[in-house]
Amino acid sequence: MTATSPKRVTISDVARRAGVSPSAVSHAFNGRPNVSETTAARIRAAADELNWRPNYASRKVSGQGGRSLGLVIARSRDTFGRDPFFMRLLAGLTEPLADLGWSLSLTLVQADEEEQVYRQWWGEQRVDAFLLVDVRHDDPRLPLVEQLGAPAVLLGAPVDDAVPAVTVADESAFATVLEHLGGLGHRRVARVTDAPGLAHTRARDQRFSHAGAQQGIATSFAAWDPTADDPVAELLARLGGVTAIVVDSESIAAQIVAHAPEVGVQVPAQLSVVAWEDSWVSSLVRPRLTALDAPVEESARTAVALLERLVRGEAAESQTVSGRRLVVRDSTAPAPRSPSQHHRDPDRDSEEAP
Amino acid sequence: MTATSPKRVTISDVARRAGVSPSAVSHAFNGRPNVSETTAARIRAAADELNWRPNYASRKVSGQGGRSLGLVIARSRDTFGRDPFFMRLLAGLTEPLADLGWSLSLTLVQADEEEQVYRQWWGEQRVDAFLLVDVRHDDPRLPLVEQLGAPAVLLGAPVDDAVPAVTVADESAFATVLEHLGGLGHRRVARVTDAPGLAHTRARDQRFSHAGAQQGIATSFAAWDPTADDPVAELLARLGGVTAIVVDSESIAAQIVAHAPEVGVQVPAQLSVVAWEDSWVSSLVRPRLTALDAPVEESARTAVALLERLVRGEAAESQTVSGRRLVVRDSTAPAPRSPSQHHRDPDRDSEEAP
DNA sequence: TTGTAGGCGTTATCAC
DNA sequence: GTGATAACGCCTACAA
Repeated sequence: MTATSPKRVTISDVARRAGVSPSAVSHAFNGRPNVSETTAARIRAAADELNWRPNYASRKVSGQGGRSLGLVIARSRDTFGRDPFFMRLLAGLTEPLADLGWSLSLTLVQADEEEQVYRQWWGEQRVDAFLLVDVRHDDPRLPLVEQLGAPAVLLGAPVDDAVPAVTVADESAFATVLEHLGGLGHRRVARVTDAPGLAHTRARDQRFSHAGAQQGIATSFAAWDPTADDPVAELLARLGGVTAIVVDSESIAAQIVAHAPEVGVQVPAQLSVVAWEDSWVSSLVRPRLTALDAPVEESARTAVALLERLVRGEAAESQTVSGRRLVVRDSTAPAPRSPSQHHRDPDRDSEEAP
Repeated sequence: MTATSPKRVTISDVARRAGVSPSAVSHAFNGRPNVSETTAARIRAAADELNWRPNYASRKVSGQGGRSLGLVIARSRDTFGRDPFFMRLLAGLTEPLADLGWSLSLTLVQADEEEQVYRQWWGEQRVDAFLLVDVRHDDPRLPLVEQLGAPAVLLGAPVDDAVPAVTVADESAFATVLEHLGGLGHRRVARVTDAPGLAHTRARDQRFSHAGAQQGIATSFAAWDPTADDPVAELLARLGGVTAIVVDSESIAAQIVAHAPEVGVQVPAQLSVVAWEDSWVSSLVRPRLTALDAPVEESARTAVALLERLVRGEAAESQTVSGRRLVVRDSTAPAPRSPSQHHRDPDRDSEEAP
């Protein structure tokens, strides 16, 4: 019944109730050794009774900053919404942040407003650090956060020494995939990508080619074209003699296995499909997707730890988390005997490896 | 190269650069009529050059609060992650919030920490309002936000006069669904629910029964048991002579249509399935789900508008948004001739009614 | 161990 | 139309 509506309770109220000075309360709540345990207990009791907690804004004003992480996602509602990775990321960030007493400020922006939002949030001191996702080649956000002096960590391959990265160890991922596919008799495998601008794309392309070369598997590339009338049909038509694909996005892989039979391609009988990234969606579609699971939650936890260090002014080095693993389900099977493709003539739209 | 690192630029710096007093800058930035247009322009220019924006924490301290919405979701990572509704909600909140200059503070908590987080965020004045989702029967958060004096809006059916609700108009939803199913010859329909504690469950149950009674369709209820070895098989076995189900969760509906054939039930030939809520997932699974799309983005926008009013101290009334509509896809089809459940004649392609 | 004074960056008040 | 001055709530010296 303590009506808190008229006036919010402040540190002085707590001090008065505990019979001490405001600074004593501050000391007690900041773990300073300047206050006896007995008075500290009395102070905590008073604060509890009054339901008081140090005002977040006030402590920031007085220099005790650093409790809010900004996550700015430059995606359309649609491409955000259909990427289960983000759900895992958000859920994964939340726990380590809570452990630190941080909160997460989230927003979606259009690409052309992106820098503006970083500037604004940092300028307003609304956030104390940024987590960068979907890092593109020559991403303007890297020089930007440096210029602003904002602590930042990126998810993905390291790009710039000034911005530490949390990377999922991928060196052997393609080797594992191609080993799996090779063992099933596949000799021509394509990598399907959708977002060519992303910074990690090139590195992955190279690793893919490299792993193929090592295992005697011919590798090629195909771009997903979301603007096509029927992107799946369009993609499949371009595949040439390829008998297996590794798709850089789980939701695209899911669309492919769901729709392929309807355009005359049986998965996995005629075409094997592997998804890069895993989530509940992979076990939802039929055939269930063979997928490369990534330790998203651990990446999130690592990123938060790095960020926290940066905010405290310590140096932070890029980190690698391992744990990517191939989850074999039903979308991969032995290669078809005849390498002839699916009711379509050879196409040379798919380029060879660099 | 303007090294902002050593000292952050303040309103005084801007004032000095523009040759005015700090208060003039404040006035200019808060749209007060106390400053001439020419000086205002000069001030804005100076602020831009210095890349300055009013410090969020400072303005809160000086009473200009109200720019952060708290969203506390009491779900496990898993049940959060596999509910596409949340992606739509987050994406939908983001835009109207940005228009207002608000940000969104998001966290996931375990049920037993829930109230604690509300207390903490409000006590710290980290957020200025709450959006309540997954409102349960006798939800402790309602008295809590009232006691705290925190502005709050809930998504779902109105529960308490003190907390305005944004409700999706559902009166005719079941009528529409049952009309569709009735037109296909279904005479026994069950409603499948998973979270019995949610506040809207009971109201929906009643509407479902009512709509069934009006249309001469026998209605029943079945609970989804996620702890079963095979929840889908277990559910289907319990269905009796039912030929169609309306599932209260899209992801469960998706699981059902994906898995049913594997336990001997053909969808839609033997069983029609309608999902309550719609997203990209509904068109991903095969057969594609017939679903009741809800105007999530509009709900989000409405909730934000209500919240903004509450924070300004104005009264806000519960609002209803309409636009729930039946999207007929492939998971509903004519009822099987014999009401005996599983095992009947070949498929018939989907058709729709209204 | 405790209290006092000053400052953080902004806004509101009220003279000028 | 403009500019001092006093809050706002907290934290950090420093003094008692």
